[in-house]
Amino acid sequence: MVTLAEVAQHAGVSASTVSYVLSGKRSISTTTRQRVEQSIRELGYHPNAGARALASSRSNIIALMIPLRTDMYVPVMMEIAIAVATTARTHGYDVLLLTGEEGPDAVRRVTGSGLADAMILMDVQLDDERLPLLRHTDQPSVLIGLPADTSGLTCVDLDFTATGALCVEHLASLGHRDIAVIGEAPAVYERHTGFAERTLDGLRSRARETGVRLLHRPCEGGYDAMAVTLARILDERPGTTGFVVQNESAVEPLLALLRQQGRAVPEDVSVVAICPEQVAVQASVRLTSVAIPAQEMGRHAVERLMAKLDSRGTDEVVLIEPELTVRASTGPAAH
Amino acid sequence: MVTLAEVAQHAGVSASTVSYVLSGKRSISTTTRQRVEQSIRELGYHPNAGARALASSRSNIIALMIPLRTDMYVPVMMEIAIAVATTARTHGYDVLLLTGEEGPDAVRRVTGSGLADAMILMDVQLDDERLPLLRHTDQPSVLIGLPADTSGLTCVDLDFTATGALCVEHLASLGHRDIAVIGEAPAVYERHTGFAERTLDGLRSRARETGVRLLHRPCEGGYDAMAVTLARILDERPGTTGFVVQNESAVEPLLALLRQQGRAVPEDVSVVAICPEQVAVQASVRLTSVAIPAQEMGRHAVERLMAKLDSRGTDEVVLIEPELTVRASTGPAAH
DNA sequence: ATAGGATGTCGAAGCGCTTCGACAGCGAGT
DNA sequence: ACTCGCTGTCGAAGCGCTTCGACATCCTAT
Repeated sequence: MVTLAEVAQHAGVSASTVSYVLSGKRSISTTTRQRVEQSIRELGYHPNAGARALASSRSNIIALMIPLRTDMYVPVMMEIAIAVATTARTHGYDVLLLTGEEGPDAVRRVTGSGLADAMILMDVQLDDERLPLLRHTDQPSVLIGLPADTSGLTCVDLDFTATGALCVEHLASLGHRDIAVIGEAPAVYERHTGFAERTLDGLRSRARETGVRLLHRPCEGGYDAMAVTLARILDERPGTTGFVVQNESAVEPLLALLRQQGRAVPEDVSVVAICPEQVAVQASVRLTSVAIPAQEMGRHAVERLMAKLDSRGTDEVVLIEPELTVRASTGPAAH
Repeated sequence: MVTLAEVAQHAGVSASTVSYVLSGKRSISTTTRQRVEQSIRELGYHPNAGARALASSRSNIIALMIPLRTDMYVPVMMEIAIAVATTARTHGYDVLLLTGEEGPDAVRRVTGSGLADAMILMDVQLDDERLPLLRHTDQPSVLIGLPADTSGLTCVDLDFTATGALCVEHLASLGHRDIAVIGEAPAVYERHTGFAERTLDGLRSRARETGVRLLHRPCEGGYDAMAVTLARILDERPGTTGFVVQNESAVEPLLALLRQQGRAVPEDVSVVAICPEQVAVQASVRLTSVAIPAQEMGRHAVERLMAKLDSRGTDEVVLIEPELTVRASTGPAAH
């Protein structure tokens, strides 16, 4: 294993000079720099991460806490994780993957051990037990998702309230008066996941404003659960002509069931999905949808974090504006 | 930040004693140990990761390289990643998330800097450019997936050859004589991803043995691509009664299309899927399938790695035996 | 009674790096 | 000619931990 000292000797300079070449924290003459860089290349030198962390008390690692659960949005989580990892790399950081399993202890461990310089939390509950810790530590953090109380925290998320409003807006403007919302699994609502509730708020308030009737039903993924849910909805509100779906694994089952019942999309009923772009495009009907901008969220979170690490940038909530793309699943309401 | 020295002082012992309490590498009297542990708890001490890594030249971190691409098996990747992370934690290790983006350089960087003690590589190509590096370094590694030449490497994977054979076997035993294979996207075959080709080998050789005709067609995910592919298949081989699907995002489109054409499953045609359990269960028809045991693969990989880190355990290939679960999508061939 | 082996604890030497203060050398301003 | 202030380089201290050899105690076997 090549060390700094060996590089220094090879280049005929002192260790500190090599260090300054590497960090750029002091000016170095061009000739010296080139000589050192040459030696680094020839010897295949890589700075030792542990030594570096010890001496500088910065690990150049950020921790990413992902949910252990896989009952929702798996591809979204994955996409965010990948975006975080690649964006972090462009800033010279690596990413440590933590699962939610350890809960608040993970936060303590990482903060206490100096393993990571900062952290990104995904799948934040409205009243998340990790939040008090984050507020107390001086370690920078960014949440992907919005808790109930965001004071003293930096958060990045899609504006789900606006998303909900946008969906109702679209259907209402097409003349739909009875709209059913097919939501995430009941468990998601039970543990008060922010985005689900905020979407609901947006849906409801815009429904009120536009005088549209709304029926919200949580739904486990899959064909069978969807069949039961749909039957109930049509039983309670036979005149339903618009659907908003916020549950990836209910999308295709819903379309299949509608087809099977002879309800044509978009002639008889309209469907708006809140889902990743790919799902909307690959579905059996190209879906009018509001995309969940996973990459953008991951990227944003890292950028915020870097700003905090450089002590520019303050606590604030970044809400990404939703965009509704009209495709082939929505049309004027039949009357 | 609390240090070892502070704990030592608080407990009235030397720093080395505290260290030995922590590591258990030398015997410590019960009274001393308890006193030290008490101090650790009271002060909320967490060993500094960097210092530890520097002094011991072990970081207690394993690197996990995941594919950057998200054109296949996203949930599987995610599940593996989570299984790796949680299993690693039970061994006192954390997981560093690397994307394939950096390619072989990532291997060099991690090895050279001592950032991680070992690594797990996913999405291994048959002739992966990272392999020579792995063979040369003394850093332990485990591959999830099988390259062409496994000498000097430890690999964990589902036995895809046996998987392919099993699928044909099942359909053949039900009397199907014409089987179509709907595969991954063409790009997956073009970059010679091992599992896809090995599945094909298994399918073909068993087809030969059982005298069954096989037609293999790669397929992009989604409804439209599937429609085109299916039309071609039925054009070339109108008598096809059995399908093997190895492409998550083609499963539901296939079922929808078959339904639409009036081909009942399983009465008219049978479908076997190679996919995660969840997909098979949640599909519109409960699918006979060979499960991709993501968790098991992740767990296995970590266990192997730990064995190598303790210098028990040798290079070897662990192939997980496939299991076919019969559900509602396969039945006797119509004649 | 005494050597000899356990057993438990300590001091000190690093691990490879960053960073601070010191300082040599040089051109510019008086 | 002399001082002043740069610029570029160096030496040394120290980050918080592990680990090795040394050593003091105590118990057991002779």
